[in-house]
Amino acid sequence: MSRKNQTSELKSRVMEVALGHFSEVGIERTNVSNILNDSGCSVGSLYHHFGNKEGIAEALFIDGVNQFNSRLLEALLPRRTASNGIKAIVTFCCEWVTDQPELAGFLLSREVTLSDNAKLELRKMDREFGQSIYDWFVPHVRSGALLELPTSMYVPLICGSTLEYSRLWISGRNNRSPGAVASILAEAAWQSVKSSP
Amino acid sequence: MSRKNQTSELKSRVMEVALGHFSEVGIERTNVSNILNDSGCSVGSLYHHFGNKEGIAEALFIDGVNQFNSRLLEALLPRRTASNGIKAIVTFCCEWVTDQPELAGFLLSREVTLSDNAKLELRKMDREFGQSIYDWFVPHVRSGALLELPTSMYVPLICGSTLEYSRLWISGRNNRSPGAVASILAEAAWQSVKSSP
DNA sequence: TGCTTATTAGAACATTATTCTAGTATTTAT
DNA sequence: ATAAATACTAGAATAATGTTCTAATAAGCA
Repeated sequence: MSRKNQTSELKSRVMEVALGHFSEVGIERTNVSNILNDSGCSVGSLYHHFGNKEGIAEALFIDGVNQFNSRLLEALLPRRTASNGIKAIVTFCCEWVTDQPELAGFLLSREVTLSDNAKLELRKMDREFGQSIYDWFVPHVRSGALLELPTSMYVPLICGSTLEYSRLWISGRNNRSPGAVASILAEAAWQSVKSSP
Repeated sequence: MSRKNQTSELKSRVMEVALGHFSEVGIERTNVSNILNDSGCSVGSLYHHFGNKEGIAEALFIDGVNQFNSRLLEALLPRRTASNGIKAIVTFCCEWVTDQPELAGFLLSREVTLSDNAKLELRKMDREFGQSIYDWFVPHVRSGALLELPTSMYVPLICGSTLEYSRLWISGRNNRSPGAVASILAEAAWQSVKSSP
């Protein structure tokens, strides 16, 4: 196997192992030595590739956001009506969280403290993503199907309930998965942003 | 001053100082030595009173939840209609977060890992609080004013948007405070749980 | 007044993340 | 094909920092 492949496999293995520990006991309480043992990586390699423990968390975070963003766009952009679009967003979130609760829990936990570099990269990703989302929304606000609100309120109104429910489910405090109650959450989100008749 | 007062004042000072650091850089990244310097507490006293760093966070957390719960009940229980009650909950949350962003940010961050003891105490508090809330809700669900939903969904549906918006505001990503957009959040929450005509 | 107990103090300790130096393999250039 | 440069691996040594421990102090109480 080529050096490149070997290396990227080692990095993936470290990230996979780290995610398991992070989502179980949090970043602070997972020991670097456990990650090293479970992944078969050496101290030197780990610090060479990731800089420090937070660096692993950062890599996981950026990967996760990337994956989430691109799949969400796939789910949203084909929708032609406001109602279908809003419900598609919520339903997608529910399924995504239900499918990968470890990664979702990690992203939702907000325990990652990003380096300046990571912040920049994330901001760049966010701008592109935000633009696509914005372009989908504008016509529906113009047409009067959606309420006209301060821009920063759409995400909380549409996704807030779902994210809060997901946090509770991930931490084991309710039985039904987000996927199982997606239709309720989707309808509620739609009711809260549709413009009243 | 009596020993008792001196001690409780020291504890408050430590907690106040710790909250400042915690809300600024998180629990992990605040150094015990900084808390010691800024509060004038000694290593021995700190560990005598709080057990460890997490113990300070735990005390802050329990205090915060207690304060939040009792004030929320004061705001909710006098309301006679479903619509007024739901809006009172959301409005109260918005004002509470806006009034004490440090404490709110700390509670919302979920970085505290509770000891078994603290978990028990919190569960007890939660049961009492939950019961009062439940008693207020039941008649409005019976009367058909509110949707009948799985119990675990009311909190996310009513507070999810507000909490998500609050997190964003606290982390500096939008200008208007929750207090300033409370009416929008309250109306949205009401739309999402009122039973459709 | 003397005894008990809660509290204070900070030096010593233990844990754990990170650095550093040296060595090895792989690619790239000549 | 060989040499030079680079990327990577290794783990012992180090540094940072949370926590324990022993002794001293002072408040409350009989």
